[in-house]
Amino acid sequence: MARDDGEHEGPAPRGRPLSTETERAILDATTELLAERGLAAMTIEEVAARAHVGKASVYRRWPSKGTLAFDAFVTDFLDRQPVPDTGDLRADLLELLRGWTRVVRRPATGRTLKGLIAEVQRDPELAGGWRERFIAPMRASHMAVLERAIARGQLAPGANTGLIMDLLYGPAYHRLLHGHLPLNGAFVEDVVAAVMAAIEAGAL
Amino acid sequence: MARDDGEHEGPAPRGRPLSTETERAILDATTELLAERGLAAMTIEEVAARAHVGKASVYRRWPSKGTLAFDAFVTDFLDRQPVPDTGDLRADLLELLRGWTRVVRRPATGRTLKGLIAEVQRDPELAGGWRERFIAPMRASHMAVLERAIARGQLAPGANTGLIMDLLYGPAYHRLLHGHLPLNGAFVEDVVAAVMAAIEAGAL
Amino acid sequence: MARDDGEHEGPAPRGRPLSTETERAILDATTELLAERGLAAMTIEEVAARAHVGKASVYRRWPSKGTLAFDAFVTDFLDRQPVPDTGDLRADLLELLRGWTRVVRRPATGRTLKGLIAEVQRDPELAGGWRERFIAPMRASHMAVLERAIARGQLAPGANTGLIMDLLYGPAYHRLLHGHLPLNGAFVEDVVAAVMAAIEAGAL
Amino acid sequence: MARDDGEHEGPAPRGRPLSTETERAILDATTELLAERGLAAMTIEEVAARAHVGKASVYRRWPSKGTLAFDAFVTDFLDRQPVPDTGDLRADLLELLRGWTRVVRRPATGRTLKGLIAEVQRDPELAGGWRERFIAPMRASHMAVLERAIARGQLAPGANTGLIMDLLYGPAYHRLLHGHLPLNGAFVEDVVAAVMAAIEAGAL
DNA sequence: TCGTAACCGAGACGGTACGTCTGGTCTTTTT
DNA sequence: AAAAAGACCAGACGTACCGTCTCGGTTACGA
Repeated sequence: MARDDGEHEGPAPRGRPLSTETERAILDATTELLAERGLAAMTIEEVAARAHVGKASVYRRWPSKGTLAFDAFVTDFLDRQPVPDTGDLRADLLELLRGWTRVVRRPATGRTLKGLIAEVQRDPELAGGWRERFIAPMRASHMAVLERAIARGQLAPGANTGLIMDLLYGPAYHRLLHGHLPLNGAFVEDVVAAVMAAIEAGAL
Repeated sequence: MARDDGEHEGPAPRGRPLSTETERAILDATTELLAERGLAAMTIEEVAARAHVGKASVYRRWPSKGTLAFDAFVTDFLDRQPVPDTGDLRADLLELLRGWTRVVRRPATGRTLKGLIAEVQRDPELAGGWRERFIAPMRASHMAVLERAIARGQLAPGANTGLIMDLLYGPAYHRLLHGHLPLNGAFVEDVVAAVMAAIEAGAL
Repeated sequence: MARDDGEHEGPAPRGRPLSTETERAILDATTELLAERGLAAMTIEEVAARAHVGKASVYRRWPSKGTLAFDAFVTDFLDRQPVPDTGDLRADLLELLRGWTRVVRRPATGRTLKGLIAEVQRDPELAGGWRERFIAPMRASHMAVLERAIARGQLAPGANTGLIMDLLYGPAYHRLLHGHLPLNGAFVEDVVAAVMAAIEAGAL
Repeated sequence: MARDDGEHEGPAPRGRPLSTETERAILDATTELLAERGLAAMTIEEVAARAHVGKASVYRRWPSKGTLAFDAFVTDFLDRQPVPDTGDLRADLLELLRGWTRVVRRPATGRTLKGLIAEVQRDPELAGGWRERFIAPMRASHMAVLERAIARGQLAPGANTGLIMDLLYGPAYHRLLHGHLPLNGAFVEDVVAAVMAAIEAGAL
């Protein structure tokens, strides 16, 4: 989202390189503040002060509050997502959605995820990175699950995989953002049951 | 979100009453600015200037940008939602979701809805009003559709109606907010087909 | 300063007459607030609230904070000024200046007088009334003292009476406003001694 | 009034130092607006806009409108005051008072001086600075004149110098603030004549 | 080994919008 | 028609952050 991490050389990196210590301090301060107050109430001034760092050192690395919060949040979040491969589609889907709700039910994590989704709506610059570095990896990981199911013959080769994933995660994000109903175990099981029923009926 | 509109008298309304003209001017200016720039880029100063109104007259009625935008948006949006009663559940669900996507695909409306959902995540004060005055009326209207289906025998009396609605609208909000896939007619038909399949399989 | 108090009829007093009770309540509240916080920190809103009176009832009578404070202050102040007639110029001048300093040393009075002088500098509308209803009566009363001295032969008929009064009161207001030196009894005696010396030397 | 200008080092000036250009721009804009509208009608917003400067840059240096106006006014005003040394007390006093009236009769200067005196009455914070940085330097300069007169034997060593200065300037400020009589050449000569008469009679 | 480019923390810069306050006026109902 | 109450428009207040720039100083390359 922030740096390009181009791996093919570059022309020649003159001058003092960016300090990894400074970067760590900024990300740690961001994580703390995200947990303490949430993204909306966090300011870059406060991040810099907390990290004992100049504001310019933050802006040198991240162009906006959203990209910074994104970097502080996303690796950790993605690492916590399960990558199930039980040999059974229903079990895999259950594990996927259970893993997601487990992580998201932690107050700081759920709040930050909601805050980031909010920020993405407000900042078009952020939206591209969000799709590429959050939505896309999530979906890629999910697609692998579905492709294994196709390979096993549990899912038709022409199945509408995009929609299956939206039927699985859409209701979950819906409840996360609007809070009208709980994100509990029963919810997970019912969603998976419905999706599996639709798949088995050939509707997906 | 702002006023309680209690209709049983009150003790005696002393002093000059709030002017409905002023209120209209503020809401109209808000609607215009919401369409022109979106919620995030709209400022209360600009609303007041556009409405030829003092800032205090805005703050007297609405405590925050979110509540103001909410009031300017929500009545109109809810009025545009279909209230289908075709006698057939599948047809009703199709009309519900088609009506929603039709309204939400209008750029100004979609943008404002996304902005409001974002704002709700940032302002806990707003969240209660949002659930009560937006989410709840929407769901009540949807529930009526499902209850008619139960009365007709097209849906089991113990059906998980909350989940049915989340399976219908969850994927739609998901695509609206993340933009990873389109909100077109095929999407609507496929979602309804999947939900109907799950219902008919007894999974909901 | 505020009302014209025209004593020759007026055209015909239609409608409800201004309530003297209301006027008293406003003036009393003004006097209190003047003593509590000073003129600068007093607001018309606060006066109206304290007097249990609408703001319009204040503005109906007085066009500005200055005129209101003036009316609350000036009668009382002028009433407290001595009108000496001892038969001796020196003794009369001593009593004049002593009377003035005695009143002005009371903290609330001194503060209000300073505040009114300040207000007069800021509000040109007030300046005329100030000269006519405060400065002029004061000077008229002083002139009577000097004229009696002329009649007695203690002062030359062509004496520069305006300057004599400025030499008497100028230093006093100077110390009141700038606070660089005290307004005590020695000051009064020394000023009068100097002025009398100048008079006796024929310089005034 | 604003900065302490301590000249002995300080511990180490971290961060970007205050820009003298910005300070000049603010003071110049203040001087202009003081002349155009007077202190009471001047706003800090307008000063900032006129100086092409953020409001924070004004507030960083001066806590109030009064201190800002003071700094913009006082150096210039003091520089315009005469420092007479003719060898004759009467001539020195004449030059002092003539210089003061000459400067104060310029409309912008007189209005600003009146406005500042008014402001000093309204803002106790300002009063200390006013005495230290305006009243005290003026009086110090005047005292030098009187001390030279003492050294020359034109004034008794125990003369009440404070009172002499109040007799000279008190009437002048009195007429400036109340406008009841003019500040012309005759006034200056008459005041000096009276003060000299009192001195020569041994009354001061 | 030295020059220099880019970094560092600190904090001022020009801006914008905030939410509050007061001024003076206007609009209610009540007396 | 004047009363009390309080909303009206207007706009300055002082604060908080924004994202950029400047300061004195440091670090690590490459000439």
